[in-house]
Amino acid sequence: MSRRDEVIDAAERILEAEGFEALTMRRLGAELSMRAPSLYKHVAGKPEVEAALQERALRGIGAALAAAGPTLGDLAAAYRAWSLAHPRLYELSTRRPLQRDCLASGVEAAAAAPLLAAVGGDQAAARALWGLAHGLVDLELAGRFPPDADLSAAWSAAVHAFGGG
Amino acid sequence: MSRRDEVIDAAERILEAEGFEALTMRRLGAELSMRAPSLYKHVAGKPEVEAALQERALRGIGAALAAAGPTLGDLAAAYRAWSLAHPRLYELSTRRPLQRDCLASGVEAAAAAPLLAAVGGDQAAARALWGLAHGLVDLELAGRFPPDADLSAAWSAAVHAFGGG
DNA sequence: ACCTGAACACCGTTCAAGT
DNA sequence: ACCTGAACACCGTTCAAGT
Repeated sequence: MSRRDEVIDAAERILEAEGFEALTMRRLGAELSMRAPSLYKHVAGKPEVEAALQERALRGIGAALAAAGPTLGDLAAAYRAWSLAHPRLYELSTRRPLQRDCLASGVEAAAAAPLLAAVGGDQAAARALWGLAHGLVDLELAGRFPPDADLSAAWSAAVHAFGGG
Repeated sequence: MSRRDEVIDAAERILEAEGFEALTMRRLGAELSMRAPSLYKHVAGKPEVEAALQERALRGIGAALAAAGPTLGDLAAAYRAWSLAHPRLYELSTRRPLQRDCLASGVEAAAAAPLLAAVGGDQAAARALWGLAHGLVDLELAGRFPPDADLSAAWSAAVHAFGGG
């Protein structure tokens, strides 16, 4: 494993274990037993670290969707489960623009493919479905639903609206 | 207008005009011709400023939805239009937990009421609808859709799925 | 009551210097 | 090739001091 990969691994650990605010270059250096300036021999800067984490999130959620069952309900459950299992990584990957030039080709399309297939290849419907899944996850992660909200019921209503069981 | 309200006004101006990263206590003080430490005589700290901006966003989007036509398509268009007109305020208000104890009572419910009415009072359906609108807006604001994506088509598909015209 | 300068413990990043 | 300490221009916040 390259030293760069170790940096990204450490960043992911810190992000999920301690939150976004804890992911500083000094903290990241300490995790690898070096000083912050040394990190710049392995990555260009913090934006590159974040872009690499975005790519990991895209691969992770893509793999989770590809492994899910074929129904809309299965896909929705897989999307929600992955996001709740990697909440900070999910937020990091969706709340800023994709650095598409830093992204291995095909990763973005691969992540979207299972949703697209589930709606028969209709791009507009796939984007609506993505918006729905993302919106419900994002509001849940942000703590924007009332504490007593029945989110399972909301997901059921969502899947039902899109013609799922 | 109280000095506190002037602080929140200035914060909103800076946020929308220069972005989230520009909203610092030093920049905010300069906008009001004072030093950053003086702000602490009017607000408890930056979190209070952000909570006040969250409340403004909630009132703004609630008013926009209340003024919109009755159909799902009208509501969706109003939601998207308000968000795109106040993108940083929208993001600030949805990406962190609501400080409900800092919020005037009824504001959260008032913002949700038009969506709830549009689905006949069904809470689960209203939350699914909110998730859908939020997800599409959030991904658009974050620059996560491909540059050539037809978002009008996605919104149409979304409204159609929920039984709207 | 309101504002100030100085200070504290942080940031990301650069750079000359060491091995 | 890899790491370091010192430094720069920033943060949010506290506090004693001024009017």
